[in-house]
Amino acid sequence: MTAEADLFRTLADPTRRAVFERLGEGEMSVSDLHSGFSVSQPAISQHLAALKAAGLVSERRAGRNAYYRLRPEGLAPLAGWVDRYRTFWPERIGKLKELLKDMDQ
Amino acid sequence: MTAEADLFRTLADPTRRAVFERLGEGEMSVSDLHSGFSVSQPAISQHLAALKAAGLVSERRAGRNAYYRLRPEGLAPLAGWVDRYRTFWPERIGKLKELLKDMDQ
DNA sequence: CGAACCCATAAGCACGTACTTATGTATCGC
DNA sequence: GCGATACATAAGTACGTGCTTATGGGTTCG
Repeated sequence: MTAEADLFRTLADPTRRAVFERLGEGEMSVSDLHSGFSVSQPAISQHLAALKAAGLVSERRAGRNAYYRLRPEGLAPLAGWVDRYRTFWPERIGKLKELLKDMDQ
Repeated sequence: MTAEADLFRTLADPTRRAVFERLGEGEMSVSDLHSGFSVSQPAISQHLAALKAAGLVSERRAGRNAYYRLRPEGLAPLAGWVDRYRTFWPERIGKLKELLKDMDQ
């Protein structure tokens, strides 16, 4: 119920959403993640903490490094929310169907 | 590109998202919408203006009334963003497939 | 014509929050 | 062991924004 709320609030910030998107490339340490962003390292850590609290990211410690990994299943409540409105909206369904067909092969 | 950003920012506020969801019941005037919310009428108007600017809602004027209607296609960029991560995420695909099958009949 | 209603805009305020710098805690290399 | 590196937390600040009350423009009805 409040899961969508947390997800919307967490992903609303552009920088934090960019961090999430960047993790789509694969597991990454904080410093790896930090390079390429114009904000400070603590800012990155704070965004990662928020993403983790929202279930969008998982953490793995190894020595002095902390590796973060995408957790796409965390998007499920958000996806469910969007799907409720997708039924209004036939044209886009077709494209999704194509996507699913491709994935079946 | 910035379309998702606007959608995330617009839908991040719980009250505004509740207004959007309530419009799922069908076209409604501002005062109809206002009843049932604990915020003032100007607050509702401000949320509607934001939703309209994001393309999530359309307006129809009739005399002294303003009727607002859901525009689910406005969610397309957000849905597209979510879909990019849905591919990571096989179990949920199955349910979607069922939904599509039901809709084919 | 005037009063009541519908809705939007203006102005001001209060609060959340994303950032910064500063500091703390481990861990690695020499 | 010591300095350097990796990351997290603390504290403080600045800014966006969602709310309020006040007001204005426009429409309907008596």
